[in-house]
Amino acid sequence: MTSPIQNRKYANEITAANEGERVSIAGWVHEKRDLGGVFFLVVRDIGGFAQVTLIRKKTDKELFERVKRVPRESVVAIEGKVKSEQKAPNGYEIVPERMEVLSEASQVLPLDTTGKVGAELDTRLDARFMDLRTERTKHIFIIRSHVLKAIRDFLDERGFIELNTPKIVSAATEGGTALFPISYFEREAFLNQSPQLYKQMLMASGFDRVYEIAPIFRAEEHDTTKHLNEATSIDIEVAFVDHEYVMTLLEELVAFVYSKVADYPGLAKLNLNLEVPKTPFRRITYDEAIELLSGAGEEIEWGEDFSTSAEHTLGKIIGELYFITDWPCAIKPFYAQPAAGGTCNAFDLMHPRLELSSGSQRVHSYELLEKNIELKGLSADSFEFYLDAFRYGMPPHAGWGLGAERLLMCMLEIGNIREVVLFPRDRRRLVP
RNA sequence: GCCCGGGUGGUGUAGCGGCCUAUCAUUGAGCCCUGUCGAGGCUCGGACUCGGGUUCAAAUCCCGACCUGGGCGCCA
Repeated sequence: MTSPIQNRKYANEITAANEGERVSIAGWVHEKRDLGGVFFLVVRDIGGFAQVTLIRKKTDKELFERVKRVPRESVVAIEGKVKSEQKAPNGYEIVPERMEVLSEASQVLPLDTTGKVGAELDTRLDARFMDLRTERTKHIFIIRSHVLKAIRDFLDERGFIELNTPKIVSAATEGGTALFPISYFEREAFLNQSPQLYKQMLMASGFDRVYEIAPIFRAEEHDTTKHLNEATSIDIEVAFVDHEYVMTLLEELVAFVYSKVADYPGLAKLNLNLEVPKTPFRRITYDEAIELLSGAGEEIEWGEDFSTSAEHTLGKIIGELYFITDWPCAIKPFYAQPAAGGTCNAFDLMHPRLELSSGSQRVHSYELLEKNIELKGLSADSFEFYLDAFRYGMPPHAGWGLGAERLLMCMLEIGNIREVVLFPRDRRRLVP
């Protein structure tokens, strides 16, 4: 006797056209409905749901009782015949001959997987393995996979190569954010906040077009719906181009990702209307943004960064994806290329809700870079490993970093960034 | 770090000084029912975060701790 798992089919691989065929399915007991003379068991797998129907009079007594007793969310394998049936959810049902209980689930369950009763995010994250069995959550992560694939397809097609830079780094940072210290043998090291310095060094190596999709770590003690202490960054760097070039690349990439997600059938489970943004995105300068804000009664002094409320106000005024360009040097990192009037060739890609990406044309002159580092109050000495790459032939270059989770949460209209990470790391949560 | 909320069965909630032996839904155990698809009906089980205090009386008011939601700051 062979195990039913061997010839396993997914729920969505079976149709009414398979009438009469003997098939095996395996998955989780999603629901049971006992109508007395007829009993329905809904089995869930990654493909969908399969209804198993047992008619009391026509079913082996022992099998009928076992199916009736199997606890919800247990893992079962069922072998049976496909029956075309109008009254069944997918137009077919399975009349079982055998059932193996591969793993019996304890009761009661920590969450409802059918969507009848909601659960708070904290409860869901505590039992994330089970939360991921729900349709909505499952599809968020399938979409996440599609988004990352779309990004790789887009960049690969344009001659980019994917590289990996270290996540364990020495003290030197770009400044700004706090780092997580770790113990590295007899020395102190840190988890990297961004691949910025390394991807720039690769420009000196002649790779020309690189990207990296990888975790970044920020030790900020913020506790909001849009921050994580471990996030995924999508970073690119391109040689022999300026900021305008990478802005165009960014808006086309984002529009491409939206279009791929819009095509995904499982999007229906998230109950939203996804509009693919039109390119090019609107561009406003930092100065124009200040004017718009002033018109809305929000005064920002030149040289200040935008507050959360200012971001929201701008988002409301503009109402779509947009770029803010020509930022003051003072509020951008040392590697942003200076331009006229105290501004630099840096940009932010904004969603009406929040910032998705920032990038710039980079400083490629060793002398200027060294000066900029000192101007920011950082020590050039600790950047020696980075600065060295600028001394022996560094082409002009530009790039950006895009937050994968932020893109997802905005695109899918999800309120809390934790929802789009499997096992989020935030100020309080280190488990699971 | 600051400012507001909230912690009631497994889950989601109602109650906000005495009518609480705590509501409802769902889940769990069991029973009835031959077409369910959030099935239906009946029976049963299951909870006031913890520690102080106020009061004749506390789930309810006060204080503290812990946990938690949101806004802001920081940051991306």
